[in-house]
Amino acid sequence: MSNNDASNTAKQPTNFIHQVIEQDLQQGLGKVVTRFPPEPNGYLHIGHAKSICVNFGTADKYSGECNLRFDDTNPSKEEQEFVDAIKDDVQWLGFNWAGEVRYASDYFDTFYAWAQHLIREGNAYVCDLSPEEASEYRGWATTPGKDSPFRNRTAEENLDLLERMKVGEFDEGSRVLRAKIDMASPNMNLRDPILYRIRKAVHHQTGSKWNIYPSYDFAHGQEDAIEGVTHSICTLEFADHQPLYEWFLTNLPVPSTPRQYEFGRLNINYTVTSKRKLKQLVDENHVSGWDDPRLPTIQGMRRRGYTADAVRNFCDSLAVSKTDGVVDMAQFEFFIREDLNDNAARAMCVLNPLKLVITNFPEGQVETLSAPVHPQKEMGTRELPFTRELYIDRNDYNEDSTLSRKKFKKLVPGDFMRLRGAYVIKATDLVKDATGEITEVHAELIPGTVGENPPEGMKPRGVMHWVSATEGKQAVVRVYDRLFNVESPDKGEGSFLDNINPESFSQIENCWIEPGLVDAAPETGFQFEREGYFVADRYDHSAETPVFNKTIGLRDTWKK
RNA sequence: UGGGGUAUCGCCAAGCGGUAAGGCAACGGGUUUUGAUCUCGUCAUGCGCAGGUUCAAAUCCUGCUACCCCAGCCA
Repeated sequence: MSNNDASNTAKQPTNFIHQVIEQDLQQGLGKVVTRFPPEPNGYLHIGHAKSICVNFGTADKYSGECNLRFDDTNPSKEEQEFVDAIKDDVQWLGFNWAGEVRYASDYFDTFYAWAQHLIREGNAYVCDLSPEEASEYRGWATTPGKDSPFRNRTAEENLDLLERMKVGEFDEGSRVLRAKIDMASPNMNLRDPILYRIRKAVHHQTGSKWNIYPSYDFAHGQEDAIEGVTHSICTLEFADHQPLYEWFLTNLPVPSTPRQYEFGRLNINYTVTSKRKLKQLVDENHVSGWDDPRLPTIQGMRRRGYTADAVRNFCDSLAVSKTDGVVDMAQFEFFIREDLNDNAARAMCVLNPLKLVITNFPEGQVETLSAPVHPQKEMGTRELPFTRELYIDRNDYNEDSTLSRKKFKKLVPGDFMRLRGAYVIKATDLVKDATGEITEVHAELIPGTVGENPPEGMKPRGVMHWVSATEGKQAVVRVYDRLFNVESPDKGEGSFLDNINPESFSQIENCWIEPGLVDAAPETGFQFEREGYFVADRYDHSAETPVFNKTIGLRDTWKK
């Protein structure tokens, strides 16, 4: 039942939904029941993660239950693949749904009986208007609609027609079942909304049993009622469906009366969170798939190395309100770094290798140094082989020795530098090839400086990471950056695709990693010191060909 | 336009008639064998605008303005 420790429910901000719940509880409500109701027509993204946290988190906070229910009322868009992925995502985030997974399709028989009930009560009718005609009859904002000519069929005729729709006698689009409400309502949702439409598609749960499928409106509230959901939390765009939601609850013999509450969708800048756009990015191969690390899908974030804790902490930091705002990506990144900084093992990886020869260290000798796995937490130590030939990052060396010690805390000729977890060295020489490119840097180590400060006058300019050229291993590193280079890819003229960052992905083949890293289990996150956080790829990483994905860089306050 | 919703620091946001919480970002200082972490400090005489009620208004009233959503046999 308890999905996460109470520790994080404590820091969850209170919100208007919780206020309502506390009131309900005081007035005698027994148990809070919520639900997360995805449609299995795509992969879940960060926006769904927030909804998951709100629904499961709210149930947890009040010791209630949260169902996972697939809103599978439209077989032409839905697939089993998505059902499976969504279950995986919810579990990965660390939540457990109450009982079995539910499906709207579990209740199709009941819905059908309820449709017959509405017909008998004179509250529903079969309408033969074409989609185009129906649209005309619906009217517009300022103009009331007109009653359908089929509005006054007898109950018998309606019952017969509905049954024949069900068994497949009519073509798709030829008839629908509509509620008889008010064609002049200022709320368009009340202008005789559609209850059932003909769809001759195979359904992933019910196969070919049905030729008609209920609309969202005719299903959602009833599903909630059947499951005993007390607080049906959804996003703002459903606010004007609420009167309809309640109309069904009062006109149908439902076993309970849930209430709907709406909150604002989560938007984050520099990304898109719309299933349609995500699908387009995938279908048109702008990304490698639904789990591309640049996508805000849960599968993508997972592959990128974002942790479930980080995603959850971020979602919990967000308020549940009715404002439609855009959250700064920086706020999300804060929680990613926070979690990784606390928990990721430290390691060294040279992304852009430059050979460093320690001229006063014997060839062929290997000195095994020991370094802490984490600088602050007790996470043990790891072994680092130190040899005569090492690799350092090309960016950590500059042959201009006049660079100020304050501004350039890296290696320059004649000056001192600390090798992380090893010796202080002094650059003595460099070797260039015919084109003038530096191929080697020579240096000598200061004896006795492992874990000790160097003698007076040898203070290092800074600290740099390194890997043994002979004992280290080669690795592939995939570097990801934001997929869009503008804050709001959606805004402005032209397609959001025009705002794709062409440099959002690059792969570096010849990186050098400390040898222990080849044993990393896929999906293990590390901090490559001074570079950022990286994760062993969920699918492609192996001891033979280590593959790491850049999750996010270190915070960098270094001003030029 | 008819209906629905929302406006408080660059971003998110608390506030529920008693004199503007917090987080992110930013900017300064300290510690540091990661330019990381950690730590200390600064950051709204102001709450979309204009009136009004009140001893007292971000909170109540009136009138504006801006933005978002609906007008699918999608959810």
